[in-house]
Amino acid sequence: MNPEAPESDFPEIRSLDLFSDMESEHFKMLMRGAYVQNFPPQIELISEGDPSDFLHILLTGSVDLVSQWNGRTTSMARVRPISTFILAATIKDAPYLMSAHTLEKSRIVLLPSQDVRTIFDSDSKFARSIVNELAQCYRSVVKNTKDLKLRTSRERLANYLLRQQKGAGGAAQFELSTEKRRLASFLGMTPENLSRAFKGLQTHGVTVTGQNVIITDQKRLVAFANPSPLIDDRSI
Amino acid sequence: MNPEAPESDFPEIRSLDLFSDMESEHFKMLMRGAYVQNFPPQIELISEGDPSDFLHILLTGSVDLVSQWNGRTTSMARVRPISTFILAATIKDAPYLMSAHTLEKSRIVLLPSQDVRTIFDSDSKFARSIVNELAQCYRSVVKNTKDLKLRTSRERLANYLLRQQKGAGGAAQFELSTEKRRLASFLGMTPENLSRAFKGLQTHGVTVTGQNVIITDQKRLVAFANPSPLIDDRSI
DNA sequence: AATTTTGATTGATAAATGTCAATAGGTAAA
DNA sequence: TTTACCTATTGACATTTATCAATCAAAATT
Repeated sequence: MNPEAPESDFPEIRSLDLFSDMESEHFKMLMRGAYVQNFPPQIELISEGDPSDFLHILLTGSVDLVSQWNGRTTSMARVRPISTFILAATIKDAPYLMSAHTLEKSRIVLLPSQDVRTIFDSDSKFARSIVNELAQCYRSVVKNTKDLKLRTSRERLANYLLRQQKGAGGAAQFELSTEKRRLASFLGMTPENLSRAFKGLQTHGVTVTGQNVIITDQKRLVAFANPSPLIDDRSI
Repeated sequence: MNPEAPESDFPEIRSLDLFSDMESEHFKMLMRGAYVQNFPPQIELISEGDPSDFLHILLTGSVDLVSQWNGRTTSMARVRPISTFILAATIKDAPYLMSAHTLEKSRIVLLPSQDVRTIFDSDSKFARSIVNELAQCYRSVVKNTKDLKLRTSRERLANYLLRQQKGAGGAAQFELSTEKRRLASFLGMTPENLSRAFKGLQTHGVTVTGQNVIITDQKRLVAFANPSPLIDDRSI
């Protein structure tokens, strides 16, 4: 690979599904306008309702996407490296529907939205990748809606734990990757109710102490949670 | 316009945002493989989990998209003419996340998913349209999630009525376009609870008799509903 | 180490929502 | 018309979830 090529400066980005197939020249153009910044924790990166000037790419750290209405707040999603966020707003040149703030020290690439739209129009490989990414995002939100509408809070927690377990390698013991109050908000319940949901899962094969989760009875938990690939398998 | 062109056979489809910009030759190819069918009411068009063989376009009638889990069912969306549905599954060649059934006699175009994907790859205008459509769909689902997580059932109903009113022209009186039990399911509540929510809105400027809705006090309803463009404006 | 702050948990209670059963009303079929 | 069926509504009650207040635990700060 040519060491002069800009992709050598951004190998993590170039290797993302979204950018891996596009033409080298176009990738260069995109990266010429890119800003890379380090943000401390608890920084408001973008605010709900603002115009979408940049496509964001999280390189390290983590970001919470939240929405507000009438003084209430809910966590909509957790972004983990390496992935983009707020792609749809960038594409549509429409206001952000969610706010984003860092949870830890985070390294983030900002790509001017206008550049993304321009290159999209002239690079069909890039266009294909954007469509795949958007379709994936859409299906994730649909699955989340099904989770919210079809399950009780305890069932949502049980299935969340099974998904986390899978993501952590499948062992019976793993750590929660999230503060409990944020997890509660993401799952659509209060922190108090999350505590009670954890207690309620004790009889279904789960023990939690602090961040530590132990699935003491996998079969029992699966029987209770009844996970479905059409809700819980985030890869299809 | 050339009367021989196949678009003359499908003017309603050609005029859809999704197809209006694509090359004539590609549109012809798409339509060559198209089936147009009339379905009676209450027909299951597609089932959750099935492979997505066709992109569907609703020409007349109406379609309900529902999802199930553990014996529970919820209405995810209502499709009205003229629009496509289940685009993301077609693009990703992934199983449907929702079932679809007709609510009334419906005329529906079926486009083989493989054709859509093939032409997508060779027509950048079509690709652009698909991206716009997907981004729109994504944002709609996000708004719906915000509605579900941030509002009580009564607040959801109040805002739904304001959106319906706007869609019906803005007059104080309009008809519900949906059976109440389906509306209840779509709004994420039981039919009983919907009845009570309607009653609860009487003191906030709404009177409902049968399908007939009268906003007796617009200001009062708006004050209670507190609609937000970032949830309720489905065009941005 | 002591203090302060923050998050988690618990108990008591309230509010929201769901379930069940009964009834009313309207529509469609016989 | 009569009957049958389906939907909507209502009341009583159960369950789920949220709220409030107090306490506890852990982490951060002084």
